Amino acid sequence: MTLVLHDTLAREKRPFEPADPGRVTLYVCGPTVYNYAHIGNARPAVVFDLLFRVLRRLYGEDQVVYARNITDVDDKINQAAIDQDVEIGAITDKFTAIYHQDMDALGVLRPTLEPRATAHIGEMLVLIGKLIEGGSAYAAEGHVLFDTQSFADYGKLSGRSLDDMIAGARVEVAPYKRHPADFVLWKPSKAGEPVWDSPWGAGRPGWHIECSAMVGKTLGDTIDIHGGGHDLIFPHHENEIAQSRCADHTPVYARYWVHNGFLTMDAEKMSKSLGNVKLVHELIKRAPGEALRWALLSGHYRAPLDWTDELIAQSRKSLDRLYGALKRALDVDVDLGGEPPPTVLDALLDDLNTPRAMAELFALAKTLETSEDASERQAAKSALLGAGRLLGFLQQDPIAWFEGGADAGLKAKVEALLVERFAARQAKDWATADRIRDELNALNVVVMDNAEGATWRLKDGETK
RNA sequence: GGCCUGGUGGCGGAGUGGUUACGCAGCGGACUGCAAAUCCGCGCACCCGAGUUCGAUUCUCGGCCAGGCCUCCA
Repeated sequence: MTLVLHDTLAREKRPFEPADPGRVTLYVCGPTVYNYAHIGNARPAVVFDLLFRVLRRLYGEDQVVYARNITDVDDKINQAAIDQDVEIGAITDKFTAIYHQDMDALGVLRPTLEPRATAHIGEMLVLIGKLIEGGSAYAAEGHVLFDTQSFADYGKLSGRSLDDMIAGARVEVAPYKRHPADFVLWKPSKAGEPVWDSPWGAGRPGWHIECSAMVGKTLGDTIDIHGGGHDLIFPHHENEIAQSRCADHTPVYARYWVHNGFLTMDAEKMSKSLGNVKLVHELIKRAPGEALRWALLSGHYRAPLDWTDELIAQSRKSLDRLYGALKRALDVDVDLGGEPPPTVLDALLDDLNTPRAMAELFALAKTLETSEDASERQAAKSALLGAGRLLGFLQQDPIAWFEGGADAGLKAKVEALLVERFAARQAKDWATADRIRDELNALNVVVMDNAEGATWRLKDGETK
């Protein structure tokens, strides 16, 4: 029962052992709240939500501290505030709330802690002070920069050397930098931007320092797991390591580094210039959040994932299969505290192998559909629900899943037609029965007859 | 140019040194008034080349291709 995680720094899977099993610490880089989250932003939220759930299962709900920050000050937020002529707080409060709603729809649990950058400016200044004192940072022209040459391990995480970075530099290097790779800890604010006082002049923090400050404040100098998107490995996480280790004089900043792979849109990178960004906010209007969650977890978290309409459709059908089995087993009594079966747990403990875990879900559904042994069916249903709870699936009523987004008016209409149709079927009036089925079809409803009448489901499509 | 991923059947996607998951789609059958759902069965793959091996999709090397990072980005 050991969790194995792929550690970016070690470049291999390693058995996970928390420094303190009584307090397992997980930090994940959260959203910059200046706009709606797109589906690519949702991938890490969902992936690390699953890791959070697995850790809680292993170490206890109160033993896992998960911090996911809110970046509520940065260039894009500042620009949005200037454009709309409001304080940055107006922007960040709005999009933080929207982010929460969207993630809720995807079954993402709220993290234990959600620190905000603007609430930790003091901690950042302390950190910067320590770095200057220790000779790891220097002030120049109103900026404070991290001195990358002072840190021997710089580049270890991303696998690059300082020499590589000079060779690969594609941007003009600011003249006050001692080394092209040196990065900003503090910089002067431009006109209209928020300003904080500091010993090095009024200004605002650089990007990377906020995470170091919040990690230190909320979780400690050394944490168990640090997660985020693959693209954050460099420079963001590389810089975090450098800052935190130098400031705190610790040999280890995060004991395990976990990064999720990128999501592409129809095989292309999602980007605003290509116009192919899919917002979670929009997607949840067209498909159940649970299906989107399934889609995000249908591939291994480290592999690239290509987001397509076909993927959403298939995800939905996969859930239809599982909910279908549960629907036909409504008469099977189970206690709701069912445990996830070892097969599912084993799959997840192997570096969060969700495809394998999902395959086990289908195996349980198969047993539930085919077994004639009551206790076996009971065990299968209990295991299916237990596994679903761990993974964040299958927690709604199966009937509700299939009737999905039907409103009360439609439901009443459908039920009335079904009563009428059942009467016709009993009278062997097939013409009437078929005509009513056609009517239902026109309402986007699929009928499933049985001896006592019929159940129904909404066709897949624009309706939820 | 440097660094890092990945190339598996019609599609999605695991895994394995030899009998090759799982889901969707397809085909045949059962059930059904007809369907839908379900059940039974079937077919279909491991980028290319060399090497290691009794044997490689799985290991090694080379190549080709795709994607990502090196600048804000999950």
